[in-house]
Amino acid sequence: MNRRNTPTKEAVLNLLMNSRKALSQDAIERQLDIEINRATIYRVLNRFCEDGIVHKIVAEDGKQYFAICKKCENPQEVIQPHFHFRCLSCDTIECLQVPVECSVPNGYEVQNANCVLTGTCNDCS
Amino acid sequence: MNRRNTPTKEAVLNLLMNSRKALSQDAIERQLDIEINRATIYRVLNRFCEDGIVHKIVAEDGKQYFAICKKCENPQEVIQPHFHFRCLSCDTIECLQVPVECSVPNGYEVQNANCVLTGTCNDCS
DNA sequence: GTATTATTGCAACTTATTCGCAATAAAATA
DNA sequence: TATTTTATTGCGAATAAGTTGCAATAATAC
Ligand SMILES: [Mn+2]
Ligand SMILES: [Mn+2]
Ligand SMILES: [Zn+2]
Ligand SMILES: [Zn+2]
Repeated sequence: MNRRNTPTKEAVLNLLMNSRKALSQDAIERQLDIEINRATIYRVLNRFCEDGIVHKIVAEDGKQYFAICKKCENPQEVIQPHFHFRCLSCDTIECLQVPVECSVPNGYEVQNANCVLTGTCNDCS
Repeated sequence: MNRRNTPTKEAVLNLLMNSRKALSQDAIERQLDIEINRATIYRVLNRFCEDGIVHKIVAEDGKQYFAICKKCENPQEVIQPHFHFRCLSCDTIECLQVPVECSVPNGYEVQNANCVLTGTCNDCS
């Protein structure tokens, strides 16, 4: 399935690239200048994920957040799982450059990790 | 607000205590012999959380899972955050006895952690 | 310029969780 | 034990996040 360039795709990608934070669908919709349908935003984001341009974080609020990480600059390279930090005060999520290291019991095989610390960020403390 | 003993409370607590895994609301409802309303199960679980008897894990499927951990035997003691493992094959979550250690940038304060590794468990690999 | 098909918008749907409210039943009190 | 108090429950409705079917639109290839 070949990908096409569209204003929507551009706009969402720009937002994510210029954001220091991971963004949720509604945050993206709010911050966009052009109006884009909710379902479309999700579809664009999921495509980015499939293509390895973006990664998805699920927070304890049950919502999905999307971020471009440093490593994503080079999509060839596999993004290694890292911690995320969610500030309860300003309700933003950011990638920490701390890799997740956790030894699992024998016979267990780790494929992915979703790790989110919560608390107060520097701006809010 | 004083807590009362009810068959519902007992049943749910028993299930959790005898389960090696963290359970979601629907898993609990399925496994119970007595019929308990969905909303009630959530309320019971949330009360357990408030009381420190149970802790909640949110997985990347966006669902809440509830577990009694070793440390919870002594509710006085604060449960230290630990990793969890979700098996994509048998769709269960269990507590790993691996504490979450992650250094955060200056000025950041960690209050809680929600860390879930995904993959295949020993039974399923 | 035309054909192909990826992308979009819309509305409807699903699934998880919560909430209001009246009925029920623990536990405290008389 | 009978009565009172109020925590707990069940029900239905509401909320919220995310997905899906479908027809219309518009990139891209030819
Ligand atoms: Mn990240
Ligand atoms: Mn646990
Ligand atoms: Zn903050
Ligand atoms: Zn398994």
